[in-house]
Amino acid sequence: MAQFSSELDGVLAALADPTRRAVVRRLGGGPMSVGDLAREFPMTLPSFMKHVRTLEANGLVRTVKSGRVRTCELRRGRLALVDDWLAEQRRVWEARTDRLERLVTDPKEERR
Amino acid sequence: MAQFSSELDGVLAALADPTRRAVVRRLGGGPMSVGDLAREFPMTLPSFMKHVRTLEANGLVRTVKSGRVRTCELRRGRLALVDDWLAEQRRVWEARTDRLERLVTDPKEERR
DNA sequence: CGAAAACTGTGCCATGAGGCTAAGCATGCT
DNA sequence: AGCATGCTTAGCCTCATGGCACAGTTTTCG
Repeated sequence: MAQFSSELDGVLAALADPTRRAVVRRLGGGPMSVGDLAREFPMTLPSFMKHVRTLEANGLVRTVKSGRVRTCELRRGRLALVDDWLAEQRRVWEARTDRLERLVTDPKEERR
Repeated sequence: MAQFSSELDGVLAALADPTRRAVVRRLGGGPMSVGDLAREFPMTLPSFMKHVRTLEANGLVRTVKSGRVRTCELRRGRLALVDDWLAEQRRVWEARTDRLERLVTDPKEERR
């Protein structure tokens, strides 16, 4: 995956895949083994495992192996990164509408 | 871009790139021409244009050409798709904690 | 012990993303 | 008209992604 300029890159890229989003959703209901998860998707286990690894590499999921079973658990906190970015965008946008507001109510306020 | 199983795929993929996120952020402050935007990024115009097209293809930006200048404008509403998905995740997770709650307060409630 | 279960590792392939250069328009300015 | 500006198009390159098959490895169970 090259290397991300920010963690958000990886998190968003990880979520930009329907299989991986489905896994996140499924794990929202509680931990599950790789095998149980995989059974719900139309692809081979090795292919599926790559998705799990991607999610793990980007901190969206934690996995532990006990015996021959690897269990996956959602790391909800990670989604906050996305939330935060969205919130920032909203702030940027609001700062702008504020400027427009001021411009309308008091035209000479404009600068730059 | 193959074809996305859901619009979210495309939107998230589009946002999973620092250049494109920066463009979105920049446009949060108001519309700008492709040229003005491009000047802020260390890449050639054709490369940059691809990013703009990607954003446009996924509905995050609207562009109009007037004369020889193409102006880009943010389509804020599109980010709601991401918001909605996050909200759904939260719902899934909360449904689960509710089940756990009930289990603790009234153990015989458990089913499946 | 021997076989089944549940991953894991390796290697291969096709596609697409993100960059670049080099031309090629269309528009605007003088 | 002639030149500069501002995108566009085309073609090419490299690397990452998402799949696959097939061959291990480690546990677990009878």
